Amino acid sequence: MNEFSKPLICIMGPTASGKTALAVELVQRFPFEIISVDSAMIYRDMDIGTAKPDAATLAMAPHALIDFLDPAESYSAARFVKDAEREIARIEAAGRWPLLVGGTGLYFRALGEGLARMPDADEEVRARLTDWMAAEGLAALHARLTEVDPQAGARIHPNDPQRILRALEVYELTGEPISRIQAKEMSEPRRPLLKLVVAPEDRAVLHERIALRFHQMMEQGLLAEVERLYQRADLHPNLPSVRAVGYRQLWQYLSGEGALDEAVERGIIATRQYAKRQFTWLRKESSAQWLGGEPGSVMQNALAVLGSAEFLQ
RNA sequence: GGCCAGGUAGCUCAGUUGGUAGAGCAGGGGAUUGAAAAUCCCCGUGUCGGCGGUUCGAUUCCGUCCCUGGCCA
Repeated sequence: MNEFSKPLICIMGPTASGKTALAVELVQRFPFEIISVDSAMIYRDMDIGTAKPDAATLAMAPHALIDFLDPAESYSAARFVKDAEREIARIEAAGRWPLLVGGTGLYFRALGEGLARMPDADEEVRARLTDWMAAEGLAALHARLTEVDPQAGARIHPNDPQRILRALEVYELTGEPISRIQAKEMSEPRRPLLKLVVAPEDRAVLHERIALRFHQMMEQGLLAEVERLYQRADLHPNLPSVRAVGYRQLWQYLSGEGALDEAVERGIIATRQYAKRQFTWLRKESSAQWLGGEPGSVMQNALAVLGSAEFLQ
């Protein structure tokens, strides 16, 4: 088996399922090094609410791709793929094994299957399109999209501003319909992913853990963490960082919307809904191995799978 | 104990001038190609508090009982 067909080990799962605990255990037993696959842990100054591992855990099991971006910045699936590939190369050059751990479905897919070659988000174009939307309404943008790219117009729902904006942005930047760009073959060879899923079998169990963990985060000072972001003049509710689960709801509370306990409740609800969306991604992973969600058996199941993996020989 | 207001979906409530009912939220399912912890789509039968009565027909009208809240004793 050559370097390029060697599978990358991935630990996937919904929020609050125990992915990190498993990863840290695996690091003790194998020469793994963790790469985070998480669109919120990338941010600095967002530790408690993103459930970032604490300092002691990180000392024992360092995580790449966390804590490196300012909350004022936006990230992307494409940047993730580049960053992850860089980290994978670095770890393998050192004779160690990358372990990809996280819950961001799009990032795993982008890494495993690649992305079509398209331009990055462009602030200027995006601002212009947003102004246009504010002036003439979303329907006008969707109509325009259908005109320049009937396929994308049919595929993207008229109520989905994010995708309509992106499709028009790509069209403006390249003069080419996004549907045609996406249809092109992605020529770059991809590394196969060996996917292990950590998830409680019973949704109610996960819901309990989500509520418990959110209250723990509040005890650990989540409100103060959000308040520090809130004080910054350069952050606002439209930023991906501020829209993150928990942060958005507490930000609303700080802006005077409702009581604190209501914000906490909405934060818990948002976390549950996020977990549900994560399940939708995970169920589609046909080749994934499900390890269950019991702390005791997850590790044994993981060892059983890894023990039989050819690359370990 | 008396008076008043309520008891309708998991929750908050609409509604039916008598023909067995529908919103928001919650919840479930799905989509997902440079914002993805984002953005968006689909899914609503429930003894209409219990029991009687009137009626062809009662969740709706009447009686009674139970429960909740408020006021008065």
